[in-house]
Amino acid sequence: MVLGRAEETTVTRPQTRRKDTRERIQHVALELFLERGYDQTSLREIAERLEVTKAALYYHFRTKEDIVTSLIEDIGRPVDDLIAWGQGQPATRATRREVLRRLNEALDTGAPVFRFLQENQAALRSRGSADGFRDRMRALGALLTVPDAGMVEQVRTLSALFTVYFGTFAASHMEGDPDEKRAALLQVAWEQLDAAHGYTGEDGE
Amino acid sequence: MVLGRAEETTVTRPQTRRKDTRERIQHVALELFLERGYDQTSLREIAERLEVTKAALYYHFRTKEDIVTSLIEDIGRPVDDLIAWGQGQPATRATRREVLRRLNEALDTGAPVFRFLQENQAALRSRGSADGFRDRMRALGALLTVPDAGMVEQVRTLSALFTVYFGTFAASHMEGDPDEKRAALLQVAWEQLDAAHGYTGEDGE
Amino acid sequence: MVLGRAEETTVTRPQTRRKDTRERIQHVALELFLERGYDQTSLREIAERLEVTKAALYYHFRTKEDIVTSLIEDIGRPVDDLIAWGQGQPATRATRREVLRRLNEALDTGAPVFRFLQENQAALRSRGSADGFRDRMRALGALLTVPDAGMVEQVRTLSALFTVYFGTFAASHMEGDPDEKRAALLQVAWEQLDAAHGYTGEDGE
Amino acid sequence: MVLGRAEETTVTRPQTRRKDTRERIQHVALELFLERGYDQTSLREIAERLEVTKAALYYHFRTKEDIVTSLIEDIGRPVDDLIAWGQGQPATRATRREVLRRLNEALDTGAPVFRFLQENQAALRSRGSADGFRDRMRALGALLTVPDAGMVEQVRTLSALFTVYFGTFAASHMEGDPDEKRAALLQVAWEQLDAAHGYTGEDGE
DNA sequence: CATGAATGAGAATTCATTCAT
DNA sequence: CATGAATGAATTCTCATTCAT
Repeated sequence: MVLGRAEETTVTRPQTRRKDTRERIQHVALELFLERGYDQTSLREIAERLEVTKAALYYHFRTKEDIVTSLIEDIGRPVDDLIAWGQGQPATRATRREVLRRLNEALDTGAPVFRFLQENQAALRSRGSADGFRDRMRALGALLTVPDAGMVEQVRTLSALFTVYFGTFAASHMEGDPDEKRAALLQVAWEQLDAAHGYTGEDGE
Repeated sequence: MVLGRAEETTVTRPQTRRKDTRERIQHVALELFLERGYDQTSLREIAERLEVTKAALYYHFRTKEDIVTSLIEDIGRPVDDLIAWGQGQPATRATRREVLRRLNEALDTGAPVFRFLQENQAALRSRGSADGFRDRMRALGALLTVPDAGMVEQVRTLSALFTVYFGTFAASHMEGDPDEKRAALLQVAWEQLDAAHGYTGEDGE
Repeated sequence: MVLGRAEETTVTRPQTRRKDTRERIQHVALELFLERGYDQTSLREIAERLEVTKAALYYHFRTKEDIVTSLIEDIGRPVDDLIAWGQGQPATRATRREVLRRLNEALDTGAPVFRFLQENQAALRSRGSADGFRDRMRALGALLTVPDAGMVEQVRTLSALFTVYFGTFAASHMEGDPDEKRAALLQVAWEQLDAAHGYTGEDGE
Repeated sequence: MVLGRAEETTVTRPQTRRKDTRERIQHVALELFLERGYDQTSLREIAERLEVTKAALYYHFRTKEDIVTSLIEDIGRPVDDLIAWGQGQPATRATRREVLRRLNEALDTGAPVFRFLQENQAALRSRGSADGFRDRMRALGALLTVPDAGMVEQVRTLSALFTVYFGTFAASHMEGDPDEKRAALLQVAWEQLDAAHGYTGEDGE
C-alpha cells in the first residue's frame, strides 16, 4: 500500500543478496497458505512468487513445516503472554473482560495467521504443528469460567469466546468500519460474559 | 473364476462388500479425512483400510473429489431444505428460533461431515467443493437478521449462529450428557437471538 | 498387437504388460549397481534402461533399498542353508572341506551379487542391508575353526576362507578356464585348511 | 596471518584450527567416509563435525573428490615406493618376503584409508579415484609371482597377498594383541609364498 | 465388479558448488 | 581465511488416474 514510490525503479534486484529473505518467505508462504491451503501450496510456488530458488527456502527453513512453525510461534507468543497474564490475575469480572479485550486486540494483528490455523486445522493436525494451539484456546476458556459453573453458564462463556474469535473472521466479510466491528464484537462478548456470570449491572464481584 | 456357486455360503467376510461398497467408501473416506486431513489422505489409504484395490474405488467414484462431493451433498441437502423452509416462512421470532433448532438438530446427525468441512476449509476451497457451503452459512445468517439491523445486532445474531455451530464441535470435547449439551447450546443461542432483536419477553413480534 | 512370432524382432514392445517386470528390475538394478555403485545409481537410470517409468519401479518395490534387499535375500538363503547344514554336522575335516566346497560353488552362481556386496559395503552398511552378511561370513569362519585354536591357526583358517571368497573375484580378472580356476581356488583353500588343523595326510580326524 | 598478537591468549578453541585445518578436514572426512560411506557423507556433515562452514572446506579443497584424492595419495605413495623398490630388486625369495613384510607394515599405518578404499570401491570407481589403486595391487601381485607359474601357484601367491591385505581388516575384529596378529598374518603369508614357489626349506633360490 | 500393472506429473528435500563480502 | 546466502541439478518417493483383462 504505502510501498509505491521506490517500487517502480527496482526492476532487476534478484541478485541483490537480501537480509530479510527469511521474513519475505514467511510473508509469501502465509499468503499462499491462505489462498490455496497448506498442502496445496508447494515450495516451488513460494519460491517462484519470491523469485528465488526452492533451495533458497531450505537455506532459511529446514522443512516446509518449519515455515509454518515459525509462523505459529509469532502469534503463539502473544497468546501465551495473555494466558500467563490472566493466570496471574484474580478471577474477577474485570480480569475476564480484559482477557477478552486483549484477545480481541491480538486477533486484529495476527488475524491472517489465526485464519490460516483455523482453515487448515486438519492439514496441520497430523504434523502436530497446531496442537499447541488447541491447548491455548482451552486455557483461554478456562480463564473465563468458574470451576463449578453449570452447563448453560459454560456455554455462555464459550459463546463469548467464539464471538470474539470466529467473529473476527466473519467480520472481515461484513461491510462496515473495521474498528467499529471489532468494538461491536467485544461489546457483545462482554454481555455474554456478564450473562454467564449472572452479573446484572447492580452487584459487582 | 470358479466363484459363483460357493458364493452364498462363503464365511470369509471379504465378500460382504457388494452393494454397499459405495457407502463403505464414503464412511471410511470421511473417517480418514477427519483423522489425517483431506490432502493427507490418499486413495491408497482408503483402499487399504477397506481391503480393496484403488481401482475399485474408481468404479464407484470418478475422482477423489467426487467422494467429497458426495459427502457434502448428503448433509448439504438437509441444510438447503432448512434454508428453503426458512425463506418460505414469515420473518418472525418463532421462525428464527425454529431455524436454529433445526440447525442444532442437523448438526447432531451430520456432525462428522460438518467438522470435516470446518477443518479442511482451505483444502476444499481451491476445489470449489465447499464454497457452496459458505454460501449456505450466509443464507442461514440472513434468515436470522433483519435488513436494517445495527452492527451490534448483527453481531448478536452471528453469535447465536456460532453458538449452535461451533458450540457443537467444542461440546464434543466437554463432559456431560450429549443431549443436555445440545439443549444448552440451543437455549443460549435463543437468548442471543432475543437479545439481537430486542425481545424482552413482554411483547412478541 | 502383432506380437507372437514376431516377438524376437520386436523393437517397440514398451506397452506389453509383462509378467516378469519384477525380475527384470532386479536384473538391471544389479547390473547398474555393479557398473556405477549403489548410491550412484538412480532409480531414473534403472527405469530408463528398462524402458519403464520410475513409478513402475515403485509398484514392484517399496523403496530403492527394497531392491537391494531382495537381491541379497536371493543369495543369502543359499549361504544360510550352508551355515545351517554345517552347524548340523560333526566338526570333522570332511565337514570343513565340504563347507568350503559348497561356498566355492555358491560363489560361482551368485558372484555378481557377492561382488556387489563386496564393493558397496560402506554404502550398504548405513542401511543395515548388508549387516546380516558380515554375520554370515563370521558364522562360516566359525565352522572352519576349532575353539581353542592358536592365533596362527586362526589366520590359516581365515586365509582359506579368503582364498575361496576374494579369490573368486580376483579370478574373474585372470585368464584361464573358469572351472579350472575355481578348482585351483578350492584346492589351495583345502591345503590351508589342512595346514590350519595340522593335518599332514597321515592321521585323519 | 594477521592473527598474531591476540593469538596466544585465546581461550576459545574455535581458533585452534588455523594451519592444520587441512589435515583436520582429511581426518574428519575419512572418519565419516568410514562411518557412512563416501556418497552418504555430505560436505555439510564434514563441516558440521569440524564446526566450520561448508565454504571453508572449499578454501582447502577444490572439490569433494579432491579430499578423497589427497587421502589416497598419502597412502598411495608408500605403496608406489614399495613397488618401485621391488621392481628394482632381483626376483628372489628374500625380495618377495620383504615385499609382503613392507606391505604388512604399510597396512598397519594406513589401515583406515585402505579400508575406506576397500569398502567404497564401487563409489570410487566411477570417479576414477581408486582405479590407480587396483593397478597397484596388481603390480604387487606381479612382484610375487614368476611369469611361467601354473594356475595353482598363482592362486597360492594371490592367497598370500590376500592374507596380508584382507587379513589386516579382519584382524581388527579379532581379539588379541595387534602386533601378535600382524606377525601371524605375515608368517602365514610367507608360508603360502613358499608353498607357491615350491620352497621346502632345504634348497634356497 | 474388481484387479494388477503402469503412468505422468509433481512433491519435498539434499547436494556440491559458487561468490560477494 | 572464512562466512552467509544462494543456485541448479538431481534424488527418492507419492499420488490420482487409467486401462486391459
